[in-house]
Amino acid sequence: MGESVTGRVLGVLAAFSAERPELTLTEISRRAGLPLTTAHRIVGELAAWGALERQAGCYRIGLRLWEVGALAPRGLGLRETAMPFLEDLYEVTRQNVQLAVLDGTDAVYVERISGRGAVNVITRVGGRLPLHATGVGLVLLAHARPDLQEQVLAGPLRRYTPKTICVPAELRRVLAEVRREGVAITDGMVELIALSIAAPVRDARGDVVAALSVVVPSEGTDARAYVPAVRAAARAISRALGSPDRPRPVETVLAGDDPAGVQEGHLHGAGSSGRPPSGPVRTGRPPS
Amino acid sequence: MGESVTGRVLGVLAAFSAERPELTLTEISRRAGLPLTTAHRIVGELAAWGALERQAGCYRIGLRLWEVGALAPRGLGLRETAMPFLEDLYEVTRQNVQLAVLDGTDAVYVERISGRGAVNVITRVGGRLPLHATGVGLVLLAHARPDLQEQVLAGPLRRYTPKTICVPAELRRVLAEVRREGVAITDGMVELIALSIAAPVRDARGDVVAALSVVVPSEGTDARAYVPAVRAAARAISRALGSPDRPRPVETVLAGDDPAGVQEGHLHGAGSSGRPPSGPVRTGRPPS
DNA sequence: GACGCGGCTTCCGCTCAACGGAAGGATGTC
DNA sequence: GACATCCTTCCGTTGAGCGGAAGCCGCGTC
Repeated sequence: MGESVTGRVLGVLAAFSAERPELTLTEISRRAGLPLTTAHRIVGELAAWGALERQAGCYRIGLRLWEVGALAPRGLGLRETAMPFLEDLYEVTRQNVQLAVLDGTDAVYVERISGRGAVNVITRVGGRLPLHATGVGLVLLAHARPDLQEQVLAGPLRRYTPKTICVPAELRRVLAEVRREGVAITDGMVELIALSIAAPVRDARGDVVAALSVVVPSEGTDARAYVPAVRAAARAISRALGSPDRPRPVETVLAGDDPAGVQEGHLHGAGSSGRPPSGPVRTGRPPS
Repeated sequence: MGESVTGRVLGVLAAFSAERPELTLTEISRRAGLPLTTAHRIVGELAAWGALERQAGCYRIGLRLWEVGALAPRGLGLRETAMPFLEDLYEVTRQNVQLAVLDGTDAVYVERISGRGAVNVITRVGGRLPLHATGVGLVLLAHARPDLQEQVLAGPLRRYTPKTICVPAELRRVLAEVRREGVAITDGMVELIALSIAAPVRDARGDVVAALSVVVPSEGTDARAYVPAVRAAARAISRALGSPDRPRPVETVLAGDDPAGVQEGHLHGAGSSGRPPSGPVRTGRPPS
């Protein structure tokens, strides 16, 4: 992928990150692993088009690229529908309200409302955190395809705090509970001070496409008090997405009974393999 | 630009639009003006990387691209800072609250909060409207570089409603007023039912980098009542961006006396300096 | 004020990645 | 079964992209 021009272009874009949103040409060339001249040419074209912008010798992601990104149905599209309900939920709770979707083995935050009063949390719109460590992550994982669940259970489970779930067996138990309860309550798994109440959002086909959560201070909070509001908001968004009122029956339990290829077909097959039957299920960040 | 691979890649991305956020391969190839095979190859690479996603034979903008777009300082970056204040303003007014930045001769909407009660307006996050026709647009234009102002005054001024300002002389007068008052009140210029109150947002250097507006029903509203709140919110955001408390003295009046290169140095001669005389100051949508 | 340095830009001849026509599925429709 | 549409693979040709070299600019140093 580093070979084709397309790959190089994407490499240039990938050189930018939340920590380094502005880069000089030389930095870009280093980060993308491209000869300076090559980077120069590509960056020039990107800037001419508006995908990058230049200010004081530094390049940054351009508005035009942001506009295109805004067309992502799972990004702003979803956000657009969900916003009024998030707004309501925020108003009732006065706490951080978050909306996240699944990508690879991460939860990607699509929206966050946080008033001045709410706990400060590390998440950021456009940011990602692993599934096992967050409320929204657990909800997404609990309703994800079995093979993805297994992959996460097998993979390393990074510890953020003493409370992070890092034991596969425990995680498995919690996921079952989340499925049963229709809500995930997690305490201090990323940051000790924060507690989150999360619920699933379904699309017209009844599939879980996002998760909604409220993050509150863990100190002196009765989490259960938030459950109805979170659930209601999640249901409201689901309805707005065209979800049937009665969510489909408790779905695919963990492990085993995967109706082989129920959707997308080709599951395993990991690393590239030259793109024969299309790509394997994208897992985590692509090679870049 | 249609020649280089980079250009083709961008062409593929540009094929997507708010009206057509999902496209088949063939549609992409047609819209981008590429042979099917070429489109196939490029789209394949983009999808493998996550810039596009495939669902049921259709391609859509992928989450990964959305993530990268989220790094645009003028997009989500700005939004992130402004959000709490927009929130406040929304709470006080219960009306549409919008934040827009300048791009070419358009205002690009970076954020919009609209509760269920507010007037329905055509704007959309990530969408654009010409400067002369909107409240935020007038604010942005009033504080824009003189050459851009001239360009807009010279260019065709599209009429949306009978109230849209389409006469250069009148526009010039209004701009002066906006500069003087520090706020723009526009009634029914895009849609007859809506009235907007807009104010400028400044960055650390005191430059106007965005505009904030509240859109209310024109029927039975006293616009002036909203002015203080809008102004206060705009000032608050400016302050959060590091703007000096006392905004710089009334700036560059229209026309003429452009202190050639007062900031940035290279005003004319557009982009860098390489890329020969390049295009003149990017105007509206780039060639694509 | 000459020198060195780091970052940026231009030039240009070589080469291999990209191109795209053709042909072959897969699916759906009448 | 014939037709239409859309997608995918193959492969020989060629010019777009490559990247080393060299020059430019602004800056800090001696």
